[in-house]
Amino acid sequence: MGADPAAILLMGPTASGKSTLAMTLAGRFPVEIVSVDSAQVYRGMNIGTAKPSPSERGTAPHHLIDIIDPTQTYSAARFRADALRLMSEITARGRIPLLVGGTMLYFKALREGLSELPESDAEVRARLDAEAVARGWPALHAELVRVDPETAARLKPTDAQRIQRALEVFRVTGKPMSQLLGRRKQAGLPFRLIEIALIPSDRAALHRRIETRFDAMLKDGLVEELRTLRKRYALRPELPSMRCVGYRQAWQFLEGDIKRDELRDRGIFATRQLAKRQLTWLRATPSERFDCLARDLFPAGAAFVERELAMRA
RNA sequence: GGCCAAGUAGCUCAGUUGGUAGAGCAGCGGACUGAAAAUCCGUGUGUCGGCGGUUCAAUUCCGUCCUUGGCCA
Repeated sequence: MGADPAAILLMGPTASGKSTLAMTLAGRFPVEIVSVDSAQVYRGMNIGTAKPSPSERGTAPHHLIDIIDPTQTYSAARFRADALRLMSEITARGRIPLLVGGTMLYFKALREGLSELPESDAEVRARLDAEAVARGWPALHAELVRVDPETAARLKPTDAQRIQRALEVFRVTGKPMSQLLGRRKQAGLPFRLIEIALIPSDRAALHRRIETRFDAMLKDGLVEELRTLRKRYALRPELPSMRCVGYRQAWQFLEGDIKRDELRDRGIFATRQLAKRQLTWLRATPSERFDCLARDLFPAGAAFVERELAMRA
């Protein structure tokens, strides 16, 4: 044992103080940071995704930030491949990978791997979208019942996104997704993972931080940033990048669908809901798996984490 | 000071021809395999402004007080 190099996973909901804690760790250990964030991958989306500042990026190298245009799409599978490659590169440099973020599906994909499913197919999805407009998603769910009853049984007829994915998998491979899901690639990670979870127990305090932070984003020019992005890229509201918290609401504001105060309210609501979903992921994880679980918001949580890590170093 | 309108869930409001009430949003809980900051599911007891009165029964009718808007002084 102990042959595998260490890698630190730092996960927590939005606005829980992950980045600040990461900086503290960067001051104590020779780390390079790998962002585990499905929104920070987009170039030009800086304010609303709370990307690390230039000075933070100067403290330690950061990876998987600004890697695609907002017109492009990323995925859990690409993240896993990118992260594994970076982790081995960082280790080869004699440093420790510190994976920081709030995209829990990415953490899961990294830890557990993904089944051998086909990647997304834009044409198939476009066709399914057109069919959904014509017939409605319940009709497509009914179709799924015929080709893949097992998957259909666990999906609600209203869950458009997953119905589309299941039908996409079937049309691309000719096989039901439920059959392919069994075949999971179990390539054990060649790393000794040290997992840190920030699970703030004071929800009201988290909400206050979210509110303060969203106001700061508006003040810093979130709307103006989106306006600029819309000039530079051919953006549409259905793009994953434009569904990100803050940008979706800013889009509605620029379209004149909502007023400024509604933008503020809805942005804060969406951020809280995001935090809640992230916490649901973390709570569903057996707490034994965490090497360190901090229930206080930074900086109290940070001191705790530091003590725990020092004991393991 | 007078007149009018409104006071119902955290917010915006609906409703009860008198039998103690329900939507949207928020909040809360959950699910999650190539879009995941996505997508979806579940969850609504609140002195129906206060106090009196009429009534078998009042959030609903009557009186009065309070609060908030508007108009007139």
